Amino acid sequence: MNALATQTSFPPYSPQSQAMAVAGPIDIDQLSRHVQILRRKLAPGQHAYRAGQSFHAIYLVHAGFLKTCELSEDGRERVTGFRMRGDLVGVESIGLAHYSCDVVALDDSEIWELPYPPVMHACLYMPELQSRLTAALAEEIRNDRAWMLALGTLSAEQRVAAFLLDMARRHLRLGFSARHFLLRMGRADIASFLGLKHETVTRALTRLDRLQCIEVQRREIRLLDADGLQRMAGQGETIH
Amino acid sequence: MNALATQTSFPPYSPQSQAMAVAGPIDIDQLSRHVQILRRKLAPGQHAYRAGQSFHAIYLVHAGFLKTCELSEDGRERVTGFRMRGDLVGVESIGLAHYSCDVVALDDSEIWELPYPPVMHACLYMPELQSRLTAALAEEIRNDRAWMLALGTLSAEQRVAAFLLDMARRHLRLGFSARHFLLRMGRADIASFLGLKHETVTRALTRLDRLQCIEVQRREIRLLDADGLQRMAGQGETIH
DNA sequence: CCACGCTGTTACCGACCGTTACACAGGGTT
DNA sequence: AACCCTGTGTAACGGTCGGTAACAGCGTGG
Repeated sequence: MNALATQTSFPPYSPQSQAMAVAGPIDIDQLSRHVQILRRKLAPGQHAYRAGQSFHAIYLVHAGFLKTCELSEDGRERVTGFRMRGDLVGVESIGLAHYSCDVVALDDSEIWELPYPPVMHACLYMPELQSRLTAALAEEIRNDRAWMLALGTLSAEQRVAAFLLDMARRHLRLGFSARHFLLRMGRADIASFLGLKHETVTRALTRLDRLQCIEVQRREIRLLDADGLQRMAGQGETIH
Repeated sequence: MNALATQTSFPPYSPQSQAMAVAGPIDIDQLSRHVQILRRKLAPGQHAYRAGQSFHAIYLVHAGFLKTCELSEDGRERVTGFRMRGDLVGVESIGLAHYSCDVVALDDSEIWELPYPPVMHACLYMPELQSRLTAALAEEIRNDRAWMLALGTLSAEQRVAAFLLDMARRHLRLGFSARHFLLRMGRADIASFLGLKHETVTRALTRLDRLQCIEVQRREIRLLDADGLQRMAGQGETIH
């Protein structure tokens, strides 16, 4: 367990961002003295957990890329979010006996298993931990609400633009280029997340390409005119 | 402060429900020994708080009916939820210096102000409190996600059906009739919440009326065929 | 009493996006 | 190579929902 990264191994996180990623500041070294942290590796397609499995841990994404899927009894399904390094996964199931959704790796990933309730017990020894966890939960809510606003008020093309900007911001926060990145998910997953059909996503992407806002080649994205995208998505600030 | 209701003054809550209302089990009597709880009354149209005001408290809805609104810089707006007795309000802003959304009373309401961070401090003396708060936050996330699924996969008419069923369930949980109730919000608010236009909501309601599923007269709703609504909304279980 | 405003209802038209279909590219397997 | 399978791109068509407008119901206040 000595290979566990300390807090300083994480790139800096900006607090005003919408994506979750509040878990970064958690002092994993110290936490690992109180709870047994298991490292799990996942291949693309593998589940971190499925809806219905007994809830026993939350997870910190250490590497890779995952999606969370909400399911209904009658077979409807929807991607509710994408998770990358620094994001917490599984918090939505706290208070339940069983996980309430599916989490699937879209790429080779590594997630750190934080057993629950032991993590909550560790709050007694790490006063910071509780407020960090609570703040992470609250940020998750804000994140979901921000997307609800977007999905309810933006057109298909605007949603795709907003989605690309969100991806760009999150890549940037992890120290990668915001101008040029690879989508780790297929059109169908993007469409599901945005409440669209995959053909519509394709159309929007090719149109944004024709408008010289971006350059698309399958999953490779290049942002040519981030400001144009911002205006299109109806958001004020610019990514740097 | 002696008029503060104790835990037993709340109607029973069913844990498997999707609406928030986890706050019920909080022992307000005991909590009021540790933090100063202020009772605020609101008239219809009054704000509990607005986005941008400094964050200093979360609220427990004691009576009435409120809506939470998400705003964007460019003026878009969306109702993200409706709150009634037993619901917690303001938790989405935990960890921020300022509230992130608007909360508006739709009816004469009374909300109990729980100052923050003092409430978190009180967790030291009330070990139950922390897990209850965390569970409430988690349930809020699940609630949002369940609606994301619905809004992304259901047609306009199905969404309206699902909305009515949700209202019915929540009325029932508070001890009111699930078969016959009054909507406290206008068509525009329902539409905003469901990602539709108010005319579309109207059309859906009149169609459900013609199908004999419900009886509508302005804001008065009578459920004639709850099972039919369930099937229409693609949900399994029945409300009793 | 009527004027006025707000909310809700209905109709018509048009646009956006879903539906369907098919072609093509890439990766893996035999 | 040839094959499949999945993911992606493109196009034609149609339905659902949005846009706009006019009207009705209800409460308020002059």
